[in-house]
Amino acid sequence: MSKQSIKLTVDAVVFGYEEGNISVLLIKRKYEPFKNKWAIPGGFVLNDESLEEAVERELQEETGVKINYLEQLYTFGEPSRDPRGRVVSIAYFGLVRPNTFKIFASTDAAEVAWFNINELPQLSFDHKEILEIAIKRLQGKITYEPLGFELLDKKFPFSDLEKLYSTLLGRGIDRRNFRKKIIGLNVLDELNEKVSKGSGRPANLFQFNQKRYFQLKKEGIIFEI
Amino acid sequence: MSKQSIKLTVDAVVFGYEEGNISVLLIKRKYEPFKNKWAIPGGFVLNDESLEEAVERELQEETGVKINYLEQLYTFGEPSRDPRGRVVSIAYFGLVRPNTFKIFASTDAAEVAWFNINELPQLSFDHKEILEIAIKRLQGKITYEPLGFELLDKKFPFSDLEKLYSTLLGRGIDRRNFRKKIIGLNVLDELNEKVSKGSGRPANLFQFNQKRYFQLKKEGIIFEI
DNA sequence: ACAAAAGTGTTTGTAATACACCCATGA
DNA sequence: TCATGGGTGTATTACAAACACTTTTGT
Repeated sequence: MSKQSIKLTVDAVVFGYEEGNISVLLIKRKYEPFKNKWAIPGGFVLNDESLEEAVERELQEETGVKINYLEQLYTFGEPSRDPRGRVVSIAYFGLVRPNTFKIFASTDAAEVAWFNINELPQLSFDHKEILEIAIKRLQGKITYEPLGFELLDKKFPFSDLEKLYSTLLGRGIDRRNFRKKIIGLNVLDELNEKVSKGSGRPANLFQFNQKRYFQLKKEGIIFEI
Repeated sequence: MSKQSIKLTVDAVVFGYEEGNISVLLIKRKYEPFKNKWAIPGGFVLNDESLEEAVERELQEETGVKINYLEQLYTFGEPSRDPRGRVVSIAYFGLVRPNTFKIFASTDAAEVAWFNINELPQLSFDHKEILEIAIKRLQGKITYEPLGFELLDKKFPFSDLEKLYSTLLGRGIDRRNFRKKIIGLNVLDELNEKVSKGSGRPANLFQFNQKRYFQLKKEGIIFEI
């Protein structure tokens, strides 16, 4: 039996949401293979760090992003997925508020950018497949968990949440029913602040009630929109 | 930067169901570490095989089981999870009909056995945690997919399905409502055969309509019992 | 005839859906 | 005053839940 020589990487599909757009964080690779092609950020796991630590480190190094929600997505291990040899990659799935920090490219990345998930460039390795699975997971999650906390600003008008959902689901939703349901979940605290978006009636601001929010998540609420 | 030296294994949590009991396939380890302790079957991934091939090979080698349903569960990568050094394990989740083959121990396994999931022995490594996650997944899956096909005989009386669900969910279910719902899904074909279990009225046999079954799974039906 | 499991409908409550107008502000 | 987005209630429908007796067989 030949000695095992498999390399391990982690990759992170990071979604952000801003003004009606869902975007994904990608880097342009500085080195071969796939030099100057876009890819999901990630890299080799060090011997003494956990997988999560590896993802967070790579993200920070390559893009400047500090993630606040991270979960494991899937492990990709087809022998031919990397031209350098056998590389198994554990893919993660993350959510961030893009406007809370500046992205910058460094180490292995020549460039970093947010891409709208409907306007993706060609991707390296099997990253297209990874991204597709991540998008499905995102859409799946949002139908049985009240996501949003991780993607929206601390305080937000209700219409932001509404837009987030209808963007994510790719279809219109009934505003009245949606509001009824969310309010009924008791996860939002209504604030006594208003914000105006140029024209139209100013909107009341809301924020997530964290205690209730994480409790609901733990209970694994089912939540049909 | 030191060279990466991480080993990769796969582990398989295999569930079987027979006569009102859900059991898990375990092996007794023949070698150190954890010699003579029970563990989830699994082993090192070879350089040129896919992860799924590795799982199926290890299962076959160690236990004689040929699996007919397999999905990836989670990847465990804590640096300290294996005393031999850094070992990352990709855990799989499988379902079989225990009575369709004979289990036998070989290669790394000194013994193989089915354990009722309520009477588990002490386990090696972090296998207890892996098993707990697998059990949760099994319970989760059954509430949104019509599982059963993978665990029951080809032809079965309706009460078998009923018992499977109530065992898996750990609570009684309303027979009438359950039957209504399942029949309404149209996944079962009723046969013109009866089977008698010693005493009581003989039961009609059913079988899964595979086309409809896999179609429903793909649609990701939600299915509250 | 009785024990044991199979088979079968109806009612009630609850949650999802469909649907349209008024309100508050800035230009 | 008009354009723009914010905010709200009711009626209908569909599905989940609760509930108990009859049927068919073996002993």
